Amino acid sequence: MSSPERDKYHHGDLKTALIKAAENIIREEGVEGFTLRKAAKFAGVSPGAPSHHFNGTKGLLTAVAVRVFKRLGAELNALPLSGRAAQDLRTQAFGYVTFAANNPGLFRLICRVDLIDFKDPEFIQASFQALTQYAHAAAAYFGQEPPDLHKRAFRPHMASAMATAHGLAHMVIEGRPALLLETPDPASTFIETLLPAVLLATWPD
Amino acid sequence: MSSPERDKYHHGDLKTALIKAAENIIREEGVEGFTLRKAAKFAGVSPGAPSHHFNGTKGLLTAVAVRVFKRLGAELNALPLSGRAAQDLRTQAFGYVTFAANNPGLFRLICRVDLIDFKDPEFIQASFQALTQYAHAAAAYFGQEPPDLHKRAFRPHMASAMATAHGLAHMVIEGRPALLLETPDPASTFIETLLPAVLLATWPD
DNA sequence: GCATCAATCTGAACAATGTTCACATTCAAG
DNA sequence: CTTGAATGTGAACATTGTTCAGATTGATGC
Repeated sequence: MSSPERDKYHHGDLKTALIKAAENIIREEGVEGFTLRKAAKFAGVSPGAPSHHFNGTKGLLTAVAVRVFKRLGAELNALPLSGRAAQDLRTQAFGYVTFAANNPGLFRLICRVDLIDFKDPEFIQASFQALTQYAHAAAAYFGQEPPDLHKRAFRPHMASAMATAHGLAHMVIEGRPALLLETPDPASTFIETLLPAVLLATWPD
Repeated sequence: MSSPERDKYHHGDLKTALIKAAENIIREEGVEGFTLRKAAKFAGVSPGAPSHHFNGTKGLLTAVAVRVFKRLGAELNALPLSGRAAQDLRTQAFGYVTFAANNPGLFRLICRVDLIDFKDPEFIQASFQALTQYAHAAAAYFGQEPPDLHKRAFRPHMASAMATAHGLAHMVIEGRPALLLETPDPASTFIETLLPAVLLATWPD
């Protein structure tokens, strides 16, 4: 909300300040509410300053996306393991969709090919890293070897399992539940009451 | 490609001309390449003209989205029915993902909450209509009543089946296969060789 | 201490975009 | 015809991303 006033001419750590500013803006106003100038003003800096730290808007947003993927990965890693494969896969999927629902703007960002440099090595690394736990859970459920994502294998069951969670996440942030559920808060209603049933139907014990 | 020159002061049918222009631009340059001014120039008209026919950029893009959903629905309706539920559901899902792969720009458009008026009745109607065939195929596969989309029921198996296709479509247009497949044309490779296996694994006979 | 050079930031450009508005042109109904 | 509504023009205006010459500072070598 407040533009922190600066005493020194140099900022000190403008790079991370811009990333955090961008993340806050996207969290509060969505990707479409983000502008580079806004992030600069938020960091208390002139419009031209960011260009010294990022390769344009795309560079900054790519850095934000890396952060988002890392947090997503951390959240999925922190989910409890029951030892039962079906339960664990459902837990991972629930976590994935919940993350999207709780961070709609940021989740939209990491899917926007036009806003992000999808060839950035850090981004690729982070996006893979975020899904390792999910991939392991899916592999366990289908009785397959845990995939080495660096070998770039694409097993049918795995792809399907990823797609279902990814599709549910997109449906939620695209507001599709609002088209089906006539409730005050369609997204959270979907998450709390319907999503568990959907996941149970998809991957029964 | 060419801006059609106009002899008369009035265009005649600027509204549909703008819709078609926008669709062409999005098809060739993606949603991010679209600008309202470009569509106006394409229709051979001044930048202020579109405002007499659409409620801003969002209005025009919503109209385009309606067209896209209608075509998607038509394509899914035209798919052959084998009588075998599993086969038919796979066919529908294949058609859905293929549509996204063949029309990446337009598919991205119909998922962009920020660019489209999701409350527009025509849009809602078209988006439902497009998925009736898919919903019927899914209902048949799971041995359920074909859902009345206007009653806004949300059955777990149905939601899961929609999500899987939707998720696969998003993965394709987000270029995720390119992260996994080191082939010259990852999208079409995925569609042609891997997608059938994924669908078969998801909904076996 | 101090000189020098790279890093960092400013502020003013610039082109492009969506939108609005006064005005021009045309259509269509009485 | 004539009169009002519909449609199109073109010039605004604010905003945006980006660039760039110059200002300021930090760091390194002496």
